[in-house]
Amino acid sequence: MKMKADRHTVLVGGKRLELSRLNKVLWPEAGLTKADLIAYYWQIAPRLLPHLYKRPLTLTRYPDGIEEGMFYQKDTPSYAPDWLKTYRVVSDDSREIRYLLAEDEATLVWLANQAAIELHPWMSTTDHPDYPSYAVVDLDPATGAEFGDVVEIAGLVRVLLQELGLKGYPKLSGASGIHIYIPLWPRYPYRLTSRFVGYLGELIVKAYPQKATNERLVAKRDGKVYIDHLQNLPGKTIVAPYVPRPLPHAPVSVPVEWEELIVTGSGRGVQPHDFTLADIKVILARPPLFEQMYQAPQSLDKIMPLFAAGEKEGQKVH
DNA sequence: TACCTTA
DNA sequence: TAAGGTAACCCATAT
DNA sequence: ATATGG
Ligand SMILES: [Mn+2]
Ligand SMILES: [Mn+2]
Repeated sequence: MKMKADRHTVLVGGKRLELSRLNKVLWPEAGLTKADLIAYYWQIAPRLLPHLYKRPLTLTRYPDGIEEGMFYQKDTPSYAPDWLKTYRVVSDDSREIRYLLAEDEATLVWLANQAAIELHPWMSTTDHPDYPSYAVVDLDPATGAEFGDVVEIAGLVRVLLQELGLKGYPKLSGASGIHIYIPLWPRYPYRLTSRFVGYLGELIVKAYPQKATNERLVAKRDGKVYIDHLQNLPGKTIVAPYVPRPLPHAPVSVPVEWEELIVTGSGRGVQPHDFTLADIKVILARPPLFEQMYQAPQSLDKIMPLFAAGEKEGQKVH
């Protein structure tokens, strides 16, 4: 049976958008369609946009749903509407990429119609492209590790940060791990923020080698939680908060309170897939936990000597 | 998803 | 006309 | 040098 006029024209923020194949199923197991994705992005816009402002994007697109082929996209295609904001980067080999900037509802809706399920913003803004405005502690459970282990390691990260006079903001990755954002003044280059997180990782592995690991070789991670500091290097990105994942039940990466994660006594802490695309109302009803981040950038100046030994300008002298 | 290239 | 291809990175680290 | 992982 063929669905009739599976398309609609909508007006978003003064822009006319042609939406296509609205009934196409993107998450077969959950029965969620492109219409659902568009509705989600439209509604979540006020929560999401602050985290995308001035941040060039990498997209992951799934035009035939999460069980079919995907592709990454950085360069804005020529067929994109001319009102889209872009940021031009010319690499050494003079290749040019026009990165997309998503700074309004209309752009989000257009992206969703393109079946761009995931948005991965830079950790730096176009104001200071080489200086990230946050570092991320990316906690990835290896096979055999449980989410409780991830939470345990996250708790150690929290205490360690407190020890260093810093504050971190946790979110569910939406897959199986946790991302802890550490807002910074945009004055430390990527190399250094990566080194900083690597230092945190070393301390935690030293303190808890049973469950934390730095091993780059998957085989040596066994049932442990991998502290992936390399995720902070230039060109790497992490899925933005409030972005859905291309996994069976459309779980969403959602900021959480430390107290929701680390539950004392008999209660059950928040679980990795507690929020899905279908839970848009629940997600919107939660406080915007990450928004204060940008009002509270932090300094690494005092603790830099602990991990930046011989860093300086970064290059080898000879 | 949309476009381009090739048969 | 239709089928097939393309749409991104790359480097820190280990061996 | 080459492989690996994310
Ligand atoms: Mn991760
Ligand atoms: Mn990772």
